[in-house]
Amino acid sequence: MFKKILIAEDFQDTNKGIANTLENKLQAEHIQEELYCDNAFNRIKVAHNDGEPFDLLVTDLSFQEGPVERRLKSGKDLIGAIRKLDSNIKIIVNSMVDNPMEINSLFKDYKINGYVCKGRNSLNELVMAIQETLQNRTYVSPQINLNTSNQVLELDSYDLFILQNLSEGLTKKEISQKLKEEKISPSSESTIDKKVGRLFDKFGAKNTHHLIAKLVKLGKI
Amino acid sequence: MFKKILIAEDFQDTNKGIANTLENKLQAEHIQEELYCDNAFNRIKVAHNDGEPFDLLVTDLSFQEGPVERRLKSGKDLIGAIRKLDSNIKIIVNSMVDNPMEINSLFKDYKINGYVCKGRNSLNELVMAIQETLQNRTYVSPQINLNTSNQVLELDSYDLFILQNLSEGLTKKEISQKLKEEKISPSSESTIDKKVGRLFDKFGAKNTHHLIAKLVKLGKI
DNA sequence: CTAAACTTTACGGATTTCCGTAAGGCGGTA
DNA sequence: TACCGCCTTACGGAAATCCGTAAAGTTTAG
Repeated sequence: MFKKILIAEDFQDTNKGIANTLENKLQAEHIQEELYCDNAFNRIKVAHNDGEPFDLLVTDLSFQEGPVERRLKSGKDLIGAIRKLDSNIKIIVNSMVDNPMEINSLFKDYKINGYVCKGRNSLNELVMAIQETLQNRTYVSPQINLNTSNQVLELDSYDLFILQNLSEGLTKKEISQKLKEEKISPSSESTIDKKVGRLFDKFGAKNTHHLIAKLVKLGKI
Repeated sequence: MFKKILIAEDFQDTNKGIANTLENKLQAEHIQEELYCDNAFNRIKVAHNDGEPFDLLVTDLSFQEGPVERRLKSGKDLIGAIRKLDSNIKIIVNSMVDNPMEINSLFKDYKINGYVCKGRNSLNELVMAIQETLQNRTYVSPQINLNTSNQVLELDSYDLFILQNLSEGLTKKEISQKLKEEKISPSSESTIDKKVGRLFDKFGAKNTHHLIAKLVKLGKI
């Protein structure tokens, strides 16, 4: 069994529920809980540098903003930072996201080892995911179908990146710049322009205001 | 202390976290967990009819849809059904909602006894809420300000008219036209422009995309 | 009543969005 | 191979946005 496990989850009740279950159902020796991404990262970094690294991270994706400005604001930020440091630590994501494209990208781009979709069986699934991970296999909640992502009204992670940044007030020029900085291709302003234009058709939106309002209401952003 | 407590919360990890904490920190004798509103209601109804009613319900507001069609789909549905049956049971809501208007209506229209906003301290708050409720007092998470906070960020019907039309893809010119047609004053494009600009300051938005995304997320549009 | 403060409106300029055209790249296929 | 369809990118023009200035109207306080 894993010796050192870290749980990153901002809701205290959820965090505690996971920690208790892992203590009871698995024989994990050392379980650490963190409510902020920055704290989680620091703890992993220190342990890594001390030669006593964590074996497993269980993390949420979405973290509420607190009163203080934080460097790592989401589970993705956290995982990205950790993977630069340590490619051995196993990572299981435990989140409400159920978009297959999004989850696929976590496995492909962030090298996570398991994905559990929060729900009425997610604690049991988490235990299963950990057992699979122990044997170097991956785990995905059964209700997620990574293959048949219903093309129709699905957004891939690239679309999501653009839309999220637009909804945070960035211009297409700024988003293009950001993509170049993060070495994500394609990155030209023109391509972003065209992509958004195609999303107008796809979702029946008149313009960007309309599109953002629709997608936020659908919970996609 | 309360003798019979029911927890209605669809996320297994969260549910378990709450149950464990109440067992450890309070001396509750009988804690029951339910993942579906319908099940929670039935259990409360049966206990009530048997003359051994529950003393306390801790419930979430939002419940994921499952494969089967359910009668009670939200915490509000559940509370509404329970209050028709039993006005004595104490109800504490534990949810991510942080809209003061929404929470106010839970106290006023649904006669709840406490409101805890999910977050990094919500388990501790829940324990406090239960202790307050025991003494027939109400509890609300300190970060929620039922009186003031929302005055500042309130939208009048004129603002709402503009924002709703913007979010439906109309331009300021078109909205100006529409106002003139409906004989609502002021109606000039310039005034609309200025009003929206002031809303940027009020809500800390960079531009209209940002503003619309924020307001839809706040449930104001 | 009057001065100060705010609102409505117009206008103009820099920037951005929206959309059409067009050139070049890349993969599939007959 | 040559052709087709799709994606990326550049460019340009019309329309829209964002924001500053300014004049005229309205409200508020003393």
